[in-house]
Amino acid sequence: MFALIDCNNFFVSCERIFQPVLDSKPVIVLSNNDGCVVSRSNEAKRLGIKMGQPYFECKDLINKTYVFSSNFELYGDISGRIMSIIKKIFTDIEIYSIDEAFVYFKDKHKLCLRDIRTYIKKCTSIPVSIGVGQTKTLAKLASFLAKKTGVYIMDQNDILKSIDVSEVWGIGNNYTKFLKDRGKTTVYDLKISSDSWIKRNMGVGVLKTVYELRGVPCFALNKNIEPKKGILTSRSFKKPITEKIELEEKVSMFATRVGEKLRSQGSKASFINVYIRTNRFNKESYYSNVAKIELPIQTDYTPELIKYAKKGLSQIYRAGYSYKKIAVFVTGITNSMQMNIFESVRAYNKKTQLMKTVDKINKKYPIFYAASGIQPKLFMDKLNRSKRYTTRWDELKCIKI
DNA sequence: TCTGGGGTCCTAGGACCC
DNA sequence: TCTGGGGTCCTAGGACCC
Repeated sequence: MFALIDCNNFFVSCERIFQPVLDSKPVIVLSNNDGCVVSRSNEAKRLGIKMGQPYFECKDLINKTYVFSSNFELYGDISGRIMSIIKKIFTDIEIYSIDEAFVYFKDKHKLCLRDIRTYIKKCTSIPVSIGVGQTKTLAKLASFLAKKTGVYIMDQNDILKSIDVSEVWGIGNNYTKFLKDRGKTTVYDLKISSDSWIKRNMGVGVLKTVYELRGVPCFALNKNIEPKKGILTSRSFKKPITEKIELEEKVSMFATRVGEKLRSQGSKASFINVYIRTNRFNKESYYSNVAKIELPIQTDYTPELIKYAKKGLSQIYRAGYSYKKIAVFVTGITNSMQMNIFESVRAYNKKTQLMKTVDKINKKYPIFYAASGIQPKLFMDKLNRSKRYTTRWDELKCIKI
């Protein structure tokens, strides 16, 4: 059997650990720049606040003291604690996202799932739901039903007739609309559709999903963390950027971050891409473009990444626009490398050593490339970020006695 | 006024081959 | 008044996920 262990309203639940006053209040957590809603307590959901909704649209619905900027350092740390508890209980585990893990087990665990739930709550104060099914897709569906009951074991067919098809893992907005337009509104309707029709209209991915709904496993448990196939750093800016020099600084910053991510998984990249765009909600005078540059040799060397990222930027930069978003991403990622015949092994080793040293220093004292500007900072709105209680000595929770 | 960030996989269609 | 058949590889873009 598969089970999905899923943290309820995860970011909000993390905020509640250290501020119990938030319990039973409508609470939301916002994305970068305090732009969109990314987590909601049940009470906030009841107020009609939607996932992904722009904050300015719903700010009148909710008391400001219950609105938080995202605090990923905290959420990541709490997530790690939960995952390590799950790892102690199950050997077959796939960490699927910051707040979800799939596990695989034989029947004997079935009875103590409620205890596991209680145990995680006791250790971390985070409420979780556990859904169980014969396949990952069924477990995921069960975890949706478990939001009410805590634990749900998917063992009967009838229930599928009462669940909206959009709840299926792998059926998003577009497919939901497509299916509903054709009278298929419930999970059951999808499950009994013909294989050829599904494959023709929605491809082999959805066909696998439907097999899973029928109890035929098509998605295996991924126990290993695979190296990323693409690495991306991007930001939107509250205040748009018009000057090329400022764009160059940001692009250099992002290329630097991409380099760090590459090295941390021991990879090198073959291509570097730079993407810029203006405000996507302003249809007039909209401009977006992406430059793709093949690197002379695969690399993880930051100065090289910065050089070509800037080159990419000049290919697509058009004066006169106000840019809202920049992304730098690398593709063609490998773990082996073709040596450059024009570069000596000694020079190569020197670069590798330099990057190692830079990464090491950066862990203690942030240093940066001059290309990123004199004071490389992303000015982002994080007006109400809580303290990083579990990862910073100077932000520990204090109690007055 | 104000609209996130970071990923994966699949497919259609073009280029190219014999 | 007329231009084959069968295949591979690559890429852009679209779908999805949290």
